[in-house]
Amino acid sequence: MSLENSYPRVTVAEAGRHNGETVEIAGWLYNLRRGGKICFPQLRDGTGIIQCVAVKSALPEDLFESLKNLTQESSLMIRGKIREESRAPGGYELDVEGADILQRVPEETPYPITPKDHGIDFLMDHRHLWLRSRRQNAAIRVRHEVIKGIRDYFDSHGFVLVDTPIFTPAACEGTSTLFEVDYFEDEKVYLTQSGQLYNEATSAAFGKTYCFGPTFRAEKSKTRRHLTEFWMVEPEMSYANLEDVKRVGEELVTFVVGRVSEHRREELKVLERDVTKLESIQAPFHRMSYDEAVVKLQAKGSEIVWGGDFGNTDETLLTEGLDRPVMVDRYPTAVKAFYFQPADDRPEVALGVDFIAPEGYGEIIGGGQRIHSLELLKQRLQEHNLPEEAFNWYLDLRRYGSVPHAGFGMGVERFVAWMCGLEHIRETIAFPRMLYRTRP
RNA sequence: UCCUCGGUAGCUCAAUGGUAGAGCAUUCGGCUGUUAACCGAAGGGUUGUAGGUUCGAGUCCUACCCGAGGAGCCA
Repeated sequence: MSLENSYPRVTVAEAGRHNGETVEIAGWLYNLRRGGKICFPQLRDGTGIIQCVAVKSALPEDLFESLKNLTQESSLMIRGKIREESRAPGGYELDVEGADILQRVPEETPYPITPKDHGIDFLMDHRHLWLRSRRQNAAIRVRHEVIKGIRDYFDSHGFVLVDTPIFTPAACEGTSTLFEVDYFEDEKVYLTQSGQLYNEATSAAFGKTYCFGPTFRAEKSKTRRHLTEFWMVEPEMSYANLEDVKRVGEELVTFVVGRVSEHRREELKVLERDVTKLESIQAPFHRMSYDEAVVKLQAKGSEIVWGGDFGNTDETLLTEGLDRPVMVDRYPTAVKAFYFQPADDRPEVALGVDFIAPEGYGEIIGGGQRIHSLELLKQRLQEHNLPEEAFNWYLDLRRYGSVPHAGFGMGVERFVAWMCGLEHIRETIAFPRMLYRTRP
């Protein structure tokens, strides 16, 4: 069957701009309501859904019958005139003049996802088809906008994209959460859990860099905020300190939120996201030290003591009643990774910062200033029982023109979940990988 | 890994220890403006698996499998 004909092909999203014109729309049958002599096929093409009208008296007998007997998600191209119509969902309707049915879904094997309710297990098993539904489509489009916004921000602020390896020979921060890859002959290799250490090398080569790719954590986490495989953007800046991280992180977040609320209004509407919640995310974000956070949490009844890390409930308590993220800085050195620069006046706290999103979405950014002293870094490696030999290249960065430098990581899926107001981050990626789910 | 909850028709769910049911989906019939269309009819079941208690188990007990929510850990 030829896909070429004399009708101009338009998408559903463009249909409103072709009011009164005869066009062709190619898509899949979303739903069908029928009467004896009239039927309403709703066509989905990935950009939207448009209702079509087929009237028996105006069409060849076989065409009307084949349209009337269409099954859900059958693929077809429909030709006809676009007309403004208040009764139609979407405001426009297409009067059918002709159609080519490419594949009719057989009734023996009907499309499994009906317009009625389904459970999450069933939907996740059919993720490859679930992506066709309106809400999933909207969430993935928001993800696209978030990624584009992130890249546009860094590209226009002097950062160079330098991607870091997925196969890495050593842990970045610890050894307990790594996936081992049994392939390379000479040494054990793991899937990356951060591009951090390599970013420190590339930022000394290019000034300011970022990497953007998948990361892997072999944690037995089973919550709505965790994926085994997730995407992270990690910028790194030479001649920069903790304050630069806070400033750039704040700019990045407000820029991307602005992009999403400006360009993805339709998708946010489908997701029933309260857009005013996004519009109130403006600089300056709230700022507090770890010390202050602990006092605040204790006042709210948390059992946290100075020196411990925050749990999920602590993070939610910290942003309770806030309309924008809170930046918590200067964590105890002991709970942070070995490479964090200690504060000059208080070596027991590290120059790190976490951005905690409101509405219970938790930590979306974590980062800080890195150690630039060769001696101190060597000492830290010893304290953490890390083999100096393996980090020799990393130590070189402190031997050859060492400067204060800083950076952070931002998790894409948590950010998207926050933008979309989703309960679970599994809907922010096309094919989520989780503890008990690796298919499809 | 631990705690809690769940698994019955293709899907979503009912069913005092006593004859396994409804809605949707599918098929057939009706309807020229439907909005998760509606009306009428039909087909559709090894109640997650294996044991046990009982005259009798979807229901009670034990083990296992699968999933969901949470904890810890993290982005």
